[in-house]
Amino acid sequence: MPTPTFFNLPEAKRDRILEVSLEEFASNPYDRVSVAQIADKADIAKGSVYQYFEDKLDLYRHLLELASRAKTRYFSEHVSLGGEDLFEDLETLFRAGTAFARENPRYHRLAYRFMNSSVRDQILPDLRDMSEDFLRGMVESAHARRQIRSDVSADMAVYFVNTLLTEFGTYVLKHSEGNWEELAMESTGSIGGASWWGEMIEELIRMIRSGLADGSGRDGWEG
Amino acid sequence: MPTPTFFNLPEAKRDRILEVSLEEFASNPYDRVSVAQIADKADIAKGSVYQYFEDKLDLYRHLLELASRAKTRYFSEHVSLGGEDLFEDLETLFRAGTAFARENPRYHRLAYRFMNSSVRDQILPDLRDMSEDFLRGMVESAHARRQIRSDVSADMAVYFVNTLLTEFGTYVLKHSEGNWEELAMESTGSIGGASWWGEMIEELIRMIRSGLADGSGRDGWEG
DNA sequence: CATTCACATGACTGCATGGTCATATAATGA
DNA sequence: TCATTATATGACCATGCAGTCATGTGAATG
Repeated sequence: MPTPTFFNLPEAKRDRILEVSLEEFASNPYDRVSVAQIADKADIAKGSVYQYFEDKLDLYRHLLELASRAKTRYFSEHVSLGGEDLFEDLETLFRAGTAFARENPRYHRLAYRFMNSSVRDQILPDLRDMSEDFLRGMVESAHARRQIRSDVSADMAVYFVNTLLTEFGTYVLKHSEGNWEELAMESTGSIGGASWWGEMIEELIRMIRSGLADGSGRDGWEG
Repeated sequence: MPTPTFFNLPEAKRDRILEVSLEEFASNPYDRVSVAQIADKADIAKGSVYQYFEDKLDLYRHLLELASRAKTRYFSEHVSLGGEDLFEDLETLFRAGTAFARENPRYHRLAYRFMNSSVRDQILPDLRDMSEDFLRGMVESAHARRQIRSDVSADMAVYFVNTLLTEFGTYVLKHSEGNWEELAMESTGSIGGASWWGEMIEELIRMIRSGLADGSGRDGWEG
């Protein structure tokens, strides 16, 4: 946790430090991020960083905390799951996740890097993946509702959805090199409406739906 | 490239050095691997490493080269694609890829780490993904043969398959913690026969098939 | 034996890093 | 005005790193 001193800072300065740090940790692996460089770019002395945070890891953790909070907030504001149709809910999640990644590319890259970071287990000692647990719940209850084909185990179904979901935000980011920032601004409002990646999500969901749906029922296609 | 001196070494010593290096680079991100530590574990002087390799990157590159060669060899020996049925060919690729990862877990982890490594572009300046290009070819020709649904773009279809393929080897590795080595030995022979992950591949292929197949034809289910 | 060549070695250099701390500066309040 | 408290600072430290090199060793060659 940051020190009280950090929170006493004038907002502008605090934001500057966070901005610079975020940019740095989002663009480089943990080991390649230098505290000295952050201090430099934020126009403060290196010693000051240690007046605000216990150490480098503490700063990193705080950024992750902010990212997590932002995403939670975003989802709680934009997402409400029906809980009846798995594929509808998945689509909602995909759209929200992708929109968040587009509107907060640095947060997204930060979190993405974290997943394979060298300090992952120092920060998240229990290495369970929360989003995976969540998806598992959805999939299993859908399985009980016979919305999922029975010739596929829950494990594989979860792997299937989770993998596609996790990588998709990054895929979108990679395929819109450079012009994130402006595009991010332009696409706010309706989530994943008419943008080019909105169409991609539709296609992806189509594939997931046919791939996962119970073939015996009428669930293979759009209702 | 390693120096001539390295190739003049007694085989045992050479192998020891490679083994230790491989273990190190497969288990840690590039920046966390220490040449001093490698030398230590391999029972040679640090200076010697630099008599065998130009620098740390050179050693790393050589390991990747060996991994690539091993995988190429493995595929050329175990894989022959019909080129007629996309899904059959995909299943063959999945099985071979997974089997390779199981029999050469360190090579697999090395390659996996490399994909997001901080020195990726120093080693592979053109950042094209060869396996993705290959898949793209398969998918596009299958598209031409109408084996793939027309309401999904080639890009998304490739993303769909490539993502699931790329992550699967790692998924299998993660879910067999600890006892790789013995299991690897036990499962050689027929590729992905009766092992627990053979079943998983079947399920995965089932999902991919239904997800990707052209719904208008008779291609949605096993032939 | 003497010379030459291939290889082995670890002390050493230079550098960057994370982190500390004595000191300086500014703000607060009596 | 003076004393106290909060904050800012950069020189400094210990550590670890990649990479170098003068010296040593030992085998082969004449």
